[in-house]
Amino acid sequence: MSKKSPSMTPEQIQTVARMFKVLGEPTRLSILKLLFDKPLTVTEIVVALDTKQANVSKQLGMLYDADLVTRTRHGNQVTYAICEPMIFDLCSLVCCKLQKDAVQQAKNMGISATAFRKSI
Amino acid sequence: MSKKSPSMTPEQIQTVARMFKVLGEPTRLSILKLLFDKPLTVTEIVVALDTKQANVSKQLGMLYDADLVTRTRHGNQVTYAICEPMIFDLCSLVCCKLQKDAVQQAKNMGISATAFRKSI
DNA sequence: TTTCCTTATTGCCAAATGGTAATATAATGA
DNA sequence: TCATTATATTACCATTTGGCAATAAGGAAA
Repeated sequence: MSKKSPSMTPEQIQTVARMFKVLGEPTRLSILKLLFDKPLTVTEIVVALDTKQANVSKQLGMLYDADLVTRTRHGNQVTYAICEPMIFDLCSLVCCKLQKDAVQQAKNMGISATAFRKSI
Repeated sequence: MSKKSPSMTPEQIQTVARMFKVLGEPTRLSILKLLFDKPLTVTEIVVALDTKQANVSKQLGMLYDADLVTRTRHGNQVTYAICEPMIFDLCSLVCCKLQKDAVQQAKNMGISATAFRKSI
C-alpha cells in the first residue's frame, strides 16, 4: 500500500515557481541586497545600481507584486523596504551552499596541484 | 563611521540568481518534487509529468548543470537523484510562507464575511 | 498657475527561454 | 549483424522578458 506524499496542485507549483523566478534575476537580487541594509528610495537605488530609473521602477514593481517589499510615499519620493523576512533565509541558504562549493573547489585545486607536482 | 556589509561581486550575485532561476520554472520544480520521494529514471519522470521526453531531458540537464541532481547510468536507463539537500529547505521555506499567506487570506475572508453579515 | 523633482507607465526591441519534432547516441537483445 | 529501447541533442518556433527612451502622473516649491 503506497502512501502518496501530499501532492501539490499545478497551481501551487506555479506559485512556488513564481516566487523563485522573481528572485532569479540579478537586478532584482541586487535591489533586495541593497534593501537588506535599510529601506531606500527609488533614486537611492538607481544611483547605487548603474541602471536606468525606468528599469528600477519596473523591477521594484515586480518585487512589490510578489509581496516581497512595501512601498511608502513620503512627499515626492517613494521608499521601498523588505517585508518578507523569508528571503533573508533563502538568500543565505544559497550563499552558504555556494561558499561551501567554492571551498571544496579550492581544496580540489590543492589536490590537483599536489598531483601535478608529483607528476613532474 | 559606517561599516559596509561585505559586498558581493556582480559575478556572485549572478551565481545566486542563476540558482533561483533554475528553481523558478514549474516543470523543473515538478521534476524536483518527484525526486524528493525517490530517485527516478527519465522515463518514469516522463510518464508522471505529461510532457515530452525531449523536454524532460532538457530540464534534467539544466538541473544537472546546476549541481542539484546526480545522474547514474544503469544499462539502458539513467537515474536522477537530488544531491543538494538545500533545495528541500528552500522549497519548504517558500511553501510555508505561501501557506501562511493562504491562512491569513482565509482569516481576512472570514472577517469580511462577518462584516458582510453585520451590514445586512 | 507654472516649474521642477521624483516615480510610474507605455511602447518598443533584442535576447533568452520553454516546448516540440526530428535525429543522434548509447546500450541491450535477437 | 540488425532491431529495439532509453536518453541526449539539434533545429526551430512562439512566448517571455530585461532594458531603455519617451512620456505620463503625482507632488512640492516658486
